[in-house]
Amino acid sequence: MSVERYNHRVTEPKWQSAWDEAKVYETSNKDDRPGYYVLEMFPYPSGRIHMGHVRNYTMGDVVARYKRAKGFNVLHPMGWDAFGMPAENAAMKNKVHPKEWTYQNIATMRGQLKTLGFSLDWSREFATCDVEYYAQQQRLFLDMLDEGLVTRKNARVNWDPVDMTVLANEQVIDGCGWRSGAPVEQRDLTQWFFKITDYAEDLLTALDSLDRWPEKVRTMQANWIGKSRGLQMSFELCEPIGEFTGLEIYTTRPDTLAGASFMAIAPEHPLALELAKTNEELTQFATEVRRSGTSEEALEKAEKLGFDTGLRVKNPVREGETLPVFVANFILMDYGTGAIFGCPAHDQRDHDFATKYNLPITATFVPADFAGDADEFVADEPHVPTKTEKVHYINQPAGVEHATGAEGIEATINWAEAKTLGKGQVQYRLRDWGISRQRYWGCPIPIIHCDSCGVVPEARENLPVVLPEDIDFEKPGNPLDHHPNWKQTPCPKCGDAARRETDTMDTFVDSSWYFARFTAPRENTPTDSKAANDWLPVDQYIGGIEHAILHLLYSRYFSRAMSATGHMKVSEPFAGLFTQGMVVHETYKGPDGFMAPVEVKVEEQDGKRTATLLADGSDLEIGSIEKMSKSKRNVVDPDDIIDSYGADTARWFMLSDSPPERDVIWTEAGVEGANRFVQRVWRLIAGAAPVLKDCTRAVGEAGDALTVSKAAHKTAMLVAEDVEKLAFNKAVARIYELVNTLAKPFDSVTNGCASKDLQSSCAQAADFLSLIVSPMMPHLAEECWTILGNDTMAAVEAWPTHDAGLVTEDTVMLPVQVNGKKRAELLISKDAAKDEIEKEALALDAVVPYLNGGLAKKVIVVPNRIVNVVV
RNA sequence: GCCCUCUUGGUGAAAUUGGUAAACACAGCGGACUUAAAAUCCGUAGCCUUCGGGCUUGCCGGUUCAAGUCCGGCAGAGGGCACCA
Repeated sequence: MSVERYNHRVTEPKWQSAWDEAKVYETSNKDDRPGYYVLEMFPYPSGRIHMGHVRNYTMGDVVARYKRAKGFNVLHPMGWDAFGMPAENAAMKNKVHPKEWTYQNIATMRGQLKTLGFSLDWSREFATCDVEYYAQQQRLFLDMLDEGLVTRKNARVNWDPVDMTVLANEQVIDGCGWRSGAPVEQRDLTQWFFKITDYAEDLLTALDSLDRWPEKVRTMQANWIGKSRGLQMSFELCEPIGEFTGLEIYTTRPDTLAGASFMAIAPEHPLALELAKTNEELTQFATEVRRSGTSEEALEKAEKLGFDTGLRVKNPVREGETLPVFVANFILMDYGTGAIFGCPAHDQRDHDFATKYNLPITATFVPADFAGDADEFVADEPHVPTKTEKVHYINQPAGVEHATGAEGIEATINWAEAKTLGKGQVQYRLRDWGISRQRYWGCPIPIIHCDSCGVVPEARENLPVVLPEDIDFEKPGNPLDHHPNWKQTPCPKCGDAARRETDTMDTFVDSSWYFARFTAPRENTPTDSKAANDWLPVDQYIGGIEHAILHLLYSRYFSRAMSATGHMKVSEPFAGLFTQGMVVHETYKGPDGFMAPVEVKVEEQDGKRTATLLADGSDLEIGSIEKMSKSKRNVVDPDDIIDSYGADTARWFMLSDSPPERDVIWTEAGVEGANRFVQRVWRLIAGAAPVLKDCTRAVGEAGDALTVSKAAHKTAMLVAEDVEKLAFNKAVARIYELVNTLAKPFDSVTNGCASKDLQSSCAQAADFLSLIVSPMMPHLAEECWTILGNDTMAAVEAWPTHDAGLVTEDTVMLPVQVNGKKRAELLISKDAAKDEIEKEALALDAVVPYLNGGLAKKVIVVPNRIVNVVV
């Protein structure tokens, strides 16, 4: 009897509507079951879903469906990170309104997500560009302002003088604006900042509590925060310049202080600016440095340049000596104090600089194993000290004695503190988060500038500050700024005519709290704090590693800020984090550049793969395997795959083979293999279903029936364990094993030659199998579940409970090694005593010859594992 | 330059965390069914071998009864950060 092929084109839409109608994925905040919040990073509505989304959301969906089956009230929402530059670019290029473009894309992508059968609660959907969402974000901003979490200060931006607009770093190409091609200028603008640096220490130390985060992400965040301890001290100027009597520096290596041979300050350092007022050459030098500073390549290749100011400072270590002060291109104003002392003996960069400008090189220590007279040690190459290295210090100020770098650092700090030259200081690399963007398509900052009252927050009753829709992208500059009347508004304080802030917020703000909003998305305040506290932290967050730093750090900061402003009481937003690998595909290159996989035919002969162009049969080069991207044209459209093979096949392929944290290579053969398995499961169950649907479900008593039951129960247990660990590829392998085991017994059921015992064990196994594959292939699972005679939906069924007695064996096959090499196997009762195992192992035919009639020197018995006989 | 990760058959990988290396799949090869093909099913498969065995997890060394797994060194690949003091 043959079974009709499984037709995904009919089955998948059928079950999608059935789930929708029964609202099986809508989650209530009032539910007695324990809650479980699984979230995947929400997409930017760029136009179409790509394979990376499919992988990300499939993993999340498996977890959501599995947890639902395990009795949790699962929250699994979806939304749109919908503000951002691409919408404005599309507006300028295609003359389409950013709002229209965005909502159109959302509609397309929502439709695509629905065809994948994800168990999402669409009733909670929102886009960050919805007025209802950004209205609450404006409220949050004002609350944070009240709480002292927001500040306003100057920051430098890339300015396009032709388009009269601020450019993001990615819009600056070779130092020129991407549209106008005009050389980019640097401008200082007053901007809004969240004072994330106030939380630097907390954000750093709390990383230790995130034990379900990848180590890699925690390390990256720790490095980004960049805590260091060093010495901040002042070098006295020989002659004061205006108000400047000394030069404040910061160093993490105070133990090299004695080797200082010059001072260097940033071109933007106040002292440099002061000097530049009367020094044309210095002004020119600073301009020059700034110009070459725009392009990254130029920066990397730029050699160390300095400008000797002629000023000198007193050397605090050796009285009477002085050091020259340079303005140098490699000193950053943003870090530390914008000034350093240079120690060429122990720093590569300082060494390069000193060599170029003929400055003295004084070692402050020699390697501990240096044999000669320490004073004769010549530092040809800078020796960069490590903190644990044992060294002989030389040329040190009196009283500073130590054996290792770490001790040297503390000793020098103590010395400097005692002489009141400076003090020990902790520095963070982390900078405050500038959120002002001079763009239209973002959340307006609810601030008003009044000529008499200054900077005034918009009154809460006047919120939301809504983006105007009648805007003009033809004129250069920010549309909000040149809108005819939008910015005109009365001052909330004095009522006089005033102007709105025309800057909008960084889109990272939108994504820093959306996970909290999902817990009560229609609330008239940013959160319903009870709902937020009940659901948060997110139990499992899944997304790409590219968000390891900014998005995740900002979200962690926002949770703290929202706790401080009373919107919730959760400081860490994501208890579990998983970063999945990319979807990659090989590339095909012809004379006209890259070719898309759909245009290419790949053949294999004698292990050699060749690619030809379908259109004309011309030869193509099979290139490297790369992340799917438009530029490499190696993109496979999920829609095409769903159409040809179905969503279940795409989902199954995404979960098979590659561990989820690693990149997965998309191959035609792999997809076909996945589809074969879909069909195989269908044939297995549909073939036997006419017999099985009316059978009682029972555990087999003996023989094949018992084997079937054992396999089904064991798989239910093991797949559960694997899914808990997000080891989807292992779960998939176990399901293959189960299906392999079931093949023959199901054949005999189908052919009508199975015993009653076998029939009922197969009936139960078929139920089990349907429910086990349900998180991964939900449509196929429903269809199987139904034809097996069940009248519920698999999507709401509990995970099959395994019988503990069936998953453990009475006997074990122990490998028996002699001197670490396997020589035999021993079948023995599971709880056999150690000495019994030893006795039986030594009596084995394959072991006896190695004993040469004598005794074993030693026998290691590890119960249920191995026996090793040492002779 | 600093920090992190990875390296197992032709390929993607697995290995109960120190206990039988290569489960499962893809590609391959042989066969069955078919006029033929597709689909399906069965079998086979790390390398060498004098058929007794021997060797094998990037390379070298160490610890251990036992190492893919732990330690030290080296090489290669990938990622993050950075003129960051």
